Amino acid sequence: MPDHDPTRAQTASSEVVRDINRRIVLNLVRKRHPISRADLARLSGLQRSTISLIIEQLIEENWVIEGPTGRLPRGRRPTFLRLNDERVIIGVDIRPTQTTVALADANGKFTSQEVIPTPGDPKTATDGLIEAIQRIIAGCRRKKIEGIGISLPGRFNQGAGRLVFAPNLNWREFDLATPIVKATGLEVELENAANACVLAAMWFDRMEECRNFVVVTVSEGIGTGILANGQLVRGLTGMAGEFGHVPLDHDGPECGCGSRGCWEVYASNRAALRYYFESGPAGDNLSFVDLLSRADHGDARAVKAVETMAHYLGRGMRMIVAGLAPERIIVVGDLTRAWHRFGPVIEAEVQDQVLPGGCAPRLVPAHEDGMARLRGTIALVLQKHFSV
Amino acid sequence: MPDHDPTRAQTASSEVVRDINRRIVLNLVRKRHPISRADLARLSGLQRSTISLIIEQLIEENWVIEGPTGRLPRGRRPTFLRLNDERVIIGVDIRPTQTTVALADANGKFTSQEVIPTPGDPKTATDGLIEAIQRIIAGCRRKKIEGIGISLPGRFNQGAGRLVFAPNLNWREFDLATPIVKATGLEVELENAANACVLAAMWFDRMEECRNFVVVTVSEGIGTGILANGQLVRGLTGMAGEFGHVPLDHDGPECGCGSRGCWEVYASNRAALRYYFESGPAGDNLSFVDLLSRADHGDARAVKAVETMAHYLGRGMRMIVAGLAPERIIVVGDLTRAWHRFGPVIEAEVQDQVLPGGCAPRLVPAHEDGMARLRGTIALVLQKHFSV
DNA sequence: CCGATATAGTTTGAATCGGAAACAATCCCG
DNA sequence: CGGGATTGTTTCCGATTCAAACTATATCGG
Repeated sequence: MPDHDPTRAQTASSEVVRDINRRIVLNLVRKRHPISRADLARLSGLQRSTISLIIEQLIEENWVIEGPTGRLPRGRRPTFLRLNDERVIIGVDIRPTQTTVALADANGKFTSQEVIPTPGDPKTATDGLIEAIQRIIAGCRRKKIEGIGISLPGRFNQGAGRLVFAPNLNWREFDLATPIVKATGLEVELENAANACVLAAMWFDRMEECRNFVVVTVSEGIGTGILANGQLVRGLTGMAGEFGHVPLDHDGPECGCGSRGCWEVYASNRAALRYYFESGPAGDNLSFVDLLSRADHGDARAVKAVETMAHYLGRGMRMIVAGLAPERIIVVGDLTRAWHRFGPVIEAEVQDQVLPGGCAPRLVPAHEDGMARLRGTIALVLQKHFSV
Repeated sequence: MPDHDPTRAQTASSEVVRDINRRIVLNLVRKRHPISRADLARLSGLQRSTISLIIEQLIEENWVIEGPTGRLPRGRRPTFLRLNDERVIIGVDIRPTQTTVALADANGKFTSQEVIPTPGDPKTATDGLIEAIQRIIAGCRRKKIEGIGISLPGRFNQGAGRLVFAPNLNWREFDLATPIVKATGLEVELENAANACVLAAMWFDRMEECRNFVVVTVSEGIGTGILANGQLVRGLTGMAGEFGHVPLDHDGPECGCGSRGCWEVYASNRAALRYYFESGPAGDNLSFVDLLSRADHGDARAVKAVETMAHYLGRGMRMIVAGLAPERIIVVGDLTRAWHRFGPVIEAEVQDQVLPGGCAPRLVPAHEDGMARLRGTIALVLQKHFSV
């Protein structure tokens, strides 16, 4: 007798059909609200009767609510539908120096926000984070909290929630999820910061028609998030996207990861500051944003440092262009504030090496950097219910 | 009125349910044949009644046939089912020097095969290929030919079937698919050679539980095929996987692609021969296989050349390991015949740079190289009907 | 004011499908 | 030759979508 295969293919039944269509309808409401049942039928291709049944179910489950009635040149007035903003999600963005905790509704609209410092010790950080989360929870009585999404500059075991690699955070292996689950009773989803940016772009930037793009986050280090065939590429251990730690020159300067000459050693914010310091005297405690403003005020050495960084950014992106042929590369980080300096240099470097028949990806700076990761954490929680 | 979105999400109905389950059952028959209806029910989790109905439909459609009855210690004898081998597929593997045309049944078993030279001119090559295909067609009367799958070392527009990049074939832009469709009336599917190897591994090497792996093909050049989340990554223009043309050293030797110092300049078969020639005198017309045998016969310079190639292979694979974190890397090419030389060197180079928390992929040499691509072309045609 | 027309949303009946359980067929063994 | 076990089929039910009829409600023209 053959063994009963636990990893058997997912068979389908009537309920699966409803689940698929329910998710499609729910997503349409999310993206096109306010919208009537009739429009949902037209957009989805489902019958009006089917839409009515699905909406009835979604209203019962408190996902959707009826709004005002619309006006038309003729005929019965449509009832507008929208997502119930009593369903909220807590988003957390952990960065090396500060952590943001925020509350958003299912539309991705933030209603409250708090910034706390990020201590160097993960235990202390977790305690402070839990307190901030509980302040947020206290602030939203009556609303239904769907879960907590957390973005951070590191990698961890999918499922377990144990941090395994966070060089720029300087945290050792640590279980971040369990204490928060215990303290709040809510579901917690962790995601790498670059991957969170991918989710944010997919969910809130009307990028659903673009199924192959890469997000490159540039700050202390360089992270990349990959969307291939409309799906986030996490790889076996959740470690996919570490292009920042591919060596461009094996004799180059040492990197925090233990290797030498990694891409991020040449093209991160830190790298630009290093170029600047190496080229002559500079004040203490200069930040990357300071460097950008010095470049804009005519400091030739600052301009040179920034352009060198841009040059290496483009050079590293060749890996991504050649290997993945994405439709777009979205650049996230403080450097987007000086895109007039970076854009042309990166673009030229990438264009230089497009293969015959290939086609250079559109290079897009992501503005409002801060929100990208945070909105990604909201998508992280929502996708369980919404993604088709 | 909102526009009717042509790219609307795929809604589901009862027929979709049947289609999904039909594909699951068809795949189980393919992978576990001979198999009884009762075992299919156990493996799939579907009811026996449902299996009976689906099998009835598959038998009517000539996909499945009943075979002999089995024996059990007790009870009614099961009727074994298997794929109908009257359904056949033509597979074509185009290589720089020779082209293989073969006929296989739905199980991937080849029943006839023919090897013809590959002319340098694409027009002549197509004519010769069509003749060979028609000889194969003539040889299989009564059988139903599902389509033609073609693997070649190059890239092309998905859909259109126009070659756009085939440096090692030295063919310019050329429409390969249309003449064959016109001559035979059969559907033609093109695929890059490395991607064909990915399909072969997925379909015929019991790799379906491994949803993230990369195939690296090493011959005149280096090609890579990427499977992420169980799906082939083709990228926007079908150009994904050209890691072979990422420069390791911008001042390195020129590459056929127009750039300098590409990975394949350092780690292809050609590269090993170059290392050998550069290190001293050598006979004319030495092939890579000759080089391997010289190494095995104690030629120290040959050993050195081979090890240098292996070293650079490993170095380039770091891009893949860091960027995609695959579970396995499957190596295809003549070098697998001397895996005792390559394996350890590549493995050491890759291990050297595994990030904390990461996990090095299993490095697997693919044997019977010739068949890998050819079997991939069969999968290429089958996946339309089989893939879930 | 009233009917024609148009649009939104609901109700109803048919068709498809999988699930559950009963049933029929077949085999081994004592 | 009957009991138990196993395979495969039949029958009925519930879930779902679809198609079309139906209801509700708006505008417009006379």
